[in-house]
Amino acid sequence: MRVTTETKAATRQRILEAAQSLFNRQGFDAATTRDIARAAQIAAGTLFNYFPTKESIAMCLVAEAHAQAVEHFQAGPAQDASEPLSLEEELFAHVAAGLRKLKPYRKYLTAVLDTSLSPLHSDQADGEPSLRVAHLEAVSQIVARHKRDAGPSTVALHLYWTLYTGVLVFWSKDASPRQEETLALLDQSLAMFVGWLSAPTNSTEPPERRG
Amino acid sequence: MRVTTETKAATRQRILEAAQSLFNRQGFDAATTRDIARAAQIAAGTLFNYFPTKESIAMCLVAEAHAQAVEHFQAGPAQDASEPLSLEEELFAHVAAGLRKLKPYRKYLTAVLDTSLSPLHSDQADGEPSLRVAHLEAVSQIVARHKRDAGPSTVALHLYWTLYTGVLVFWSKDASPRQEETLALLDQSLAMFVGWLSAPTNSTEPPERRG
DNA sequence: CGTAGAATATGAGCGTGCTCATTATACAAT
DNA sequence: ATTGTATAATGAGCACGCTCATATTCTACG
Repeated sequence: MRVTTETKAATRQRILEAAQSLFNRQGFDAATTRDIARAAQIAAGTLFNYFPTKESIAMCLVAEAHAQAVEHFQAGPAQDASEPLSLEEELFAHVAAGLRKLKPYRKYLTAVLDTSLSPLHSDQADGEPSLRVAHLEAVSQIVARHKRDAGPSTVALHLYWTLYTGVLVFWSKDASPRQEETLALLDQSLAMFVGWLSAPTNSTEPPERRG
Repeated sequence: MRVTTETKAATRQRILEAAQSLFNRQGFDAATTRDIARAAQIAAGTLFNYFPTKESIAMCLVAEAHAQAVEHFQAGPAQDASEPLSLEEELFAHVAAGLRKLKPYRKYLTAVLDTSLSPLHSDQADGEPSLRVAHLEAVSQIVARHKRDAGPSTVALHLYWTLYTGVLVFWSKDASPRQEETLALLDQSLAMFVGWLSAPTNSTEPPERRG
């Protein structure tokens, strides 16, 4: 049964590549599932044996790129550099690294943002951990390292995610030459978040329930 | 030609009422445009002579409710009360009033949030001003009254809108008894926003370009 | 080999939001 | 009344994402 398994993986990869190419060329909506199936050399229905929805294909592409970004970032600099970065600087570096990796998907990111990245979309139990969970975990670690306490509270993470998706939405339509307006917005968003975090009551989740 | 004009207005109203009823009973997705047309006693295609898309029907319902909220709020108290409210308190009162008016639409608000309320969706030139523009205008006035300067900057309004839609998304799924968790989140969001606004550089838009 | 059984591929078909050529209606001019 | 014209209503039909009964292929065992 090894042959078929390898075949399945190859087919899955062909679907992802076909989808990426078509999404980039014509956008998410204009690229039909029949188009993608034809480009991947499978029947229209077969596509849904590999992905439950059209949107899940895009989500998979984005999640893969994001996983790469996290990997690169954690192995990258700023870990024990000569002059340590501030919390705000480190968060900025983290998000900016993610944006660089997501750049090929920028144009059709909104298709995924609208639903899968919503803070209330259940993080599907199957498959790899969701992009949101992975991203928030990385942020939690960064904050905890700077605040020397338990991680940020649930509401803090919710506010962070709201601001982050706001940046992504803006980025997906940013027409400035090198998306510098997005970086400016990110700067302001993080300043807002870190400033609020430093307020006396909101810094961290209590390690254990009081009482 | 008066008769037909009145008929058209009546038909439009029947569509809105039918849609509201069906959206509430079965949700936005489950209520088909054919259902709505049948309930409004028109043919399936006729519905699209009155509204360009299914979503625009929901948007219209929400915008109407919001307009009522603004009207009630501006005629309400807190204008020149004995003890003046702080900026944060006034913004809280404004948003809370909006939530009260939007309560009947809470369950299917996400259908509208996903697209029409996005900060990058072009505010359609035809018809009434968009919900977003109307809301941000009210916020601008409140901020300007407190800051004694020009209104908040573009990026400030963008950040506000991001936080506001974050609250709406949370609210649409809030299962706590009286949606008190939403109010808590709103409280934190506004604290964050007002705190950032008070930072030296971000307070207001410069009245004129420097130089 | 042959064949049973599991895994996978297939494409006709469903219901959807939406379009558009056609039909029906309302009103003005004669 | 009759005709002409603008306007609105109609529903068959389109393309879409997605489903599912059927067909096909692969593997294991006698």
